[in-house]
Amino acid sequence: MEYYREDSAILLAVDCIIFGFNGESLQVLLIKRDFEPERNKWSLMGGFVQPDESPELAASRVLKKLTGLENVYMEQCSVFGDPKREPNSRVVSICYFALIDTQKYTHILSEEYEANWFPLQNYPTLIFDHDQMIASAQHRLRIKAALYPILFELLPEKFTIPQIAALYEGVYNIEFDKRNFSRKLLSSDLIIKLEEKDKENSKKGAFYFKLNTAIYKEKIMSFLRYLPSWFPEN
Amino acid sequence: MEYYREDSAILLAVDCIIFGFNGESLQVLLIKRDFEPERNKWSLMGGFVQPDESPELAASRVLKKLTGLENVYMEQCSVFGDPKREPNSRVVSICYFALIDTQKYTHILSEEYEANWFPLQNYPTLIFDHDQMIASAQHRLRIKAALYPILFELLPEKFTIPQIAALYEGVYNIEFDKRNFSRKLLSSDLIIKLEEKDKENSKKGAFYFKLNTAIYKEKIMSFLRYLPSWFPEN
DNA sequence: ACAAAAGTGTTTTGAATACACCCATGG
DNA sequence: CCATGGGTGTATTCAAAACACTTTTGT
Repeated sequence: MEYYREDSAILLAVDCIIFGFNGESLQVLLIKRDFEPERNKWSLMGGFVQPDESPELAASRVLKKLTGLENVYMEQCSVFGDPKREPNSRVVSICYFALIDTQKYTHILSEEYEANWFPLQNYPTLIFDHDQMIASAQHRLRIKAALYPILFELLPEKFTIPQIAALYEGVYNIEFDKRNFSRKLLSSDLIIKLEEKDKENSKKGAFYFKLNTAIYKEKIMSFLRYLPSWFPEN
Repeated sequence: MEYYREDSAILLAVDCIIFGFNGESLQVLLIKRDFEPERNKWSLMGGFVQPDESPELAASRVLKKLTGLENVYMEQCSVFGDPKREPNSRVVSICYFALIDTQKYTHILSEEYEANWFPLQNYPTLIFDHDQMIASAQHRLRIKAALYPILFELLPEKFTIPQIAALYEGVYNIEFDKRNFSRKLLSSDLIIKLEEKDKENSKKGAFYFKLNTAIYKEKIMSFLRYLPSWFPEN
């Protein structure tokens, strides 16, 4: 029972903007394409949506293929569909951004793909409109992270408050008052203090914390910002 | 020069969630489908993305076809792509929401399509996943309207403060303190007071205002909410 | 000792909220 | 003249921002 004419079928792809945090700056994971066109140029990891597969599933599959990771925080962002975005084919691409804890990314980077982390401030020229994709994902990340504590997805099990501060500073490219930041975070009940201290990065040492997953999951909470009571949740 | 195999090409559609405001409640414009499948059932207005056309252009085309309007505020929202979302075909649909001033919508509604405005609180059952589409667009509208004054797109040239208040109350389904709302709006410099009063809806009458388009366009401003200085703009 | 980062206490600022009260007018 | 919605003035609250100061420890 086909009702529609198939003559305007289009290739539909997903591209993954994979964000990571190395403790210092926000990074994005890029690959060197091993196929034509644009072979050997830097690009986002992507793939085609298969006939029996939802775009979300395609994005997860593509992410797993590169990183080996599953159950990763992913979010749909913009669709890029200009007819001329690829010179030789008509491909519409749905972008997803993923947030991963780089410590879980144990894949040998250059085994299958020549993949590499690059700082968001300074990554190589990418094929097609992939730079725009990153820019738009970054913008969305900023909006979302201001409303919800999703940046914790980028952190390992144990982390220190100065590390989170550095992460937020990296995402927004701004300097916070670390003292106020620390207090605000503590008062949110989102994090649980551990015994251990990180002595690597300072003389005094900063306490490690872990995420209070109950509060993290249950409460779709306002976080860094003041939100009026009528603001829509989730 | 074709590089990709075309065997996984997919039908790509756009669906338009068209919001309007009749002075009382937020409305959505729906059509009765005049083609199979699901002929004569209520649905969003949609169409297929053509090979030479971007999704944005397709959405504008579809909107114009129904309403006759161009240069309308539109925004991409979610993609719906579950393989089983349409029972008989594989169609991935990109949603757009549009905000239109219903007074400009002069098209004779039932001429080509049997179109009708329905209140968002109470519209008929729709085909496929169109209810989800509306819900997701509504959510996005709420978020966006809290950050930017986009709801003015729904208002005619001349409007009163009580009208805007009603609009915001409709969007968030909440009651504001009209006195504070009014003051906040005035202090934003977004609106310019006119001489004339609307005497229809109250004995005292409410002054008409017009949008200060310079401020509206130029300033991507925080509006109803307190926004920290580091919050990403636009 | 002292530099340097971690963290606490306290004050100031300003937006959001609450609400008393005046204004204009049609019935 | 009074009920009704429009609108102003003023007080309160509470989080954000600012910043003085203490704590810890490697060098």
